[in-house]
Amino acid sequence: MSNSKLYKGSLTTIILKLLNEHDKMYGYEITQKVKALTKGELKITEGALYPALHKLEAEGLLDVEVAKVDNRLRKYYKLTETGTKETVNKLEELAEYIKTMQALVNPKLA
Amino acid sequence: MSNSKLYKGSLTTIILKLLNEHDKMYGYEITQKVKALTKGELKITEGALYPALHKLEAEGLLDVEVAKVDNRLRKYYKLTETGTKETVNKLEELAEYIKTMQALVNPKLA
DNA sequence: AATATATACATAATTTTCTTATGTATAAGA
DNA sequence: TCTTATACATAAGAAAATTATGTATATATT
Repeated sequence: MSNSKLYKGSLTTIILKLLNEHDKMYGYEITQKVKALTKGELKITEGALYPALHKLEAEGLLDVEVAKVDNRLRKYYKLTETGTKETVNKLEELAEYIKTMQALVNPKLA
Repeated sequence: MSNSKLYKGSLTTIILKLLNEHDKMYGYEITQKVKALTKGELKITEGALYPALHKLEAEGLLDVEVAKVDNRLRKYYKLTETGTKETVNKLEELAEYIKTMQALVNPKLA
């Protein structure tokens, strides 16, 4: 992630959530999707994305399937069963984090 | 920060915001305040807090004042002028981050 | 009196997660 | 022809935590 001094640790959650919605995606597609959804505010860098995908795969949360489209390589990732469960956890964690930060930063609304 | 795999990078924002509200605080007090405000969900560790305070001081965002209470040392921190300005930035950044994450994670509401 | 817990600071080693830089390769557009 | 877009990858370094220690005083418990 770049261009936004973003809070580290959220990239995994973003990846899992997108795969939860789109069934299968490849890396480059994820970067474009994030850019589109955030109107260019958030740009995922390759240096962050690819290692993150490899790690999720190694942890058994993602499965890979290689394809060749227009003579170019694509690696399609999809959630495993474990990955789907972990997505729920990560999303809850994020919601919890946002609530906690709001309690700290805007105690009146908490 | 511990006990919540928290998104790195938010500790500074938390510190600045608390000092913005409470004028002056010492390290241990900050850990207790955060614990209280988040009902124990967020525990700031000393290994994260003290280096963060030292860094903010080195950057000129905080001033320190040493005091002795009950024969024990306390280091009171308070915002400098620059620190107050930076607090505004950090809070805006956090609000922006939360908005961005919601656009990604909960696109219907965005 | 002895021991554990709370208060209050600090740092070092390690890990996680990024950024930045670089590399390879094909396709499409100017 | 040259640049941009597509598509993967890794390595070096930085930032920000976690975990483990260490020092010291005060208070509460047994």
